Amino acid sequence: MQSKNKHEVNPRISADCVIFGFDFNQLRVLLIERSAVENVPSMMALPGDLIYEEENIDTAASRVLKELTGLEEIYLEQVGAFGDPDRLNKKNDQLWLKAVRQDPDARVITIAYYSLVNLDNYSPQASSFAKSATWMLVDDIQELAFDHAEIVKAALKKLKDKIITQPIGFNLLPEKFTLSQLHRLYESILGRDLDKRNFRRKMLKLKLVESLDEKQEGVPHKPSQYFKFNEENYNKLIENGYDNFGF
Amino acid sequence: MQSKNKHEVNPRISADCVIFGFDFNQLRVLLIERSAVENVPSMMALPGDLIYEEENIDTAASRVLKELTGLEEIYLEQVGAFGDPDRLNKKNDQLWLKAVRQDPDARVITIAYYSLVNLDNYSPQASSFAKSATWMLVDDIQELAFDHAEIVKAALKKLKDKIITQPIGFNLLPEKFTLSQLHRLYESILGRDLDKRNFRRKMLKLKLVESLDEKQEGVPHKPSQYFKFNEENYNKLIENGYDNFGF
DNA sequence: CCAAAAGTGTTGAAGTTACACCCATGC
DNA sequence: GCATGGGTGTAACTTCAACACTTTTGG
Repeated sequence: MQSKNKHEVNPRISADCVIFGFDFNQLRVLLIERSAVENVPSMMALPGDLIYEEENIDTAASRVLKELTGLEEIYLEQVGAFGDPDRLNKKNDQLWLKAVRQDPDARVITIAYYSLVNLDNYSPQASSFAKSATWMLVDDIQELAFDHAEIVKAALKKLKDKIITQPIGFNLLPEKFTLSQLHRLYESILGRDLDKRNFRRKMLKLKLVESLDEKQEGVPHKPSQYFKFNEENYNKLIENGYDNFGF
Repeated sequence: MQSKNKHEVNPRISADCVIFGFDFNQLRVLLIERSAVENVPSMMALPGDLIYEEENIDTAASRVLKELTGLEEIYLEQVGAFGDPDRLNKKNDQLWLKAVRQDPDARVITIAYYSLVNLDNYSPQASSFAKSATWMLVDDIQELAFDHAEIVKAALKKLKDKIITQPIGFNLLPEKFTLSQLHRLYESILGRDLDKRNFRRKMLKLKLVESLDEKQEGVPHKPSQYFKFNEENYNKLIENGYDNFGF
């Protein structure tokens, strides 16, 4: 491997991003529609691409996400490496790679990242080989390109583990929100019902949220109190290292 | 990337193994002494090496571990990918790579794996470029080759997360053991004291261990009861998905 | 009989679960 | 006035944390 130019592509390593978006109703994933090439119809895929030779993988993930969907400043956490030698071998994937990649037969290992964001704050704009970029309902996902369905599944597992194990990150919350919205968020991710009263009690006791002097307006029911995230208490909780192992 | 021969080396991807070993007293990590080359003294490192072109990464990790230390049949779990472009750039590491690798300047991303085993069941035998293979106390680890110190740290964090989050795997327990030994295991991994009575109570309630009709012999104190692991109950617990998020 | 580690119970505090009705608003 | 989702309290139960002394063995 002679020279390592900054923008020379590393043909063996890619980064893929699983961006979960929540609209306070259902959980979605940001998918791109991979451009069609001759005889290969377009197909849904995770935003992801080869990294550069001199590029940090984390940085690459952010860059690729931006290039394909326009989203930036999203905190990404690693899911892991996916390296089955057959992961690119489905027929349509092969044809697509041949049309698009310089080195279509290379064995590519991908490093997957994930995040959870408030969908309202981000409007994806497709570019590069992405024909479109949309927030798909997690429950509606059918076949995806490559091994991306498997990657989404692994990322969702990480997200669940994270949410039951530590307080949710404020980065995905809008400036103000209601406890019902937060409640729905938790229920969507965990995929089960949580008792409303107990949920509210717990959230308030942890002091991660505090109420604002503001209520919903124009809703055809009792207006709900708005809350904001308390970053200070969140950081304290994280730093002190919560610890579920009780002795 | 023309042909992909089964044993052609992939110069960009390696697998490293962090094998934690417990002797019922202290926590150790399996390290190899990387062979010395001209002007570069030998150095401690994780067992790890480049993968083959057609090889699954998980398989590669097992293979590499076996080649360097003789250990096999160890269940490995992924820690993640480490891909800082500078991770191989320390001077001694560079010199060593130049002496040993076909493609010493390649930018290599490594996928790290970890496991926890009962140290008594495994006697490492160094081979290949490993001059020796030894169980080092985690607390005694000084400088390691490449970014291996960072990898060990990340693996230890995963191990801690795992142990507080789910019942410990029986794969690391000897056939029979005492609750005090198990107690020390937990204390070593978590790095803090756990109340003896509360620990015993909890372990027994979970029914992951059951007592045998056998006691220690020849010890200069009250002999302790031996226990065995209950695999059936363990599997039940895992399958049902323990769940720490209380509502 | 001494040293060493094994083993054992209780209590108060905190957290968890389960459950049903009234409230404020727009239309 | 009705439909909609917001908001609230309590009791039974389980889990957790803290704490000190007796037991059994070898030497």
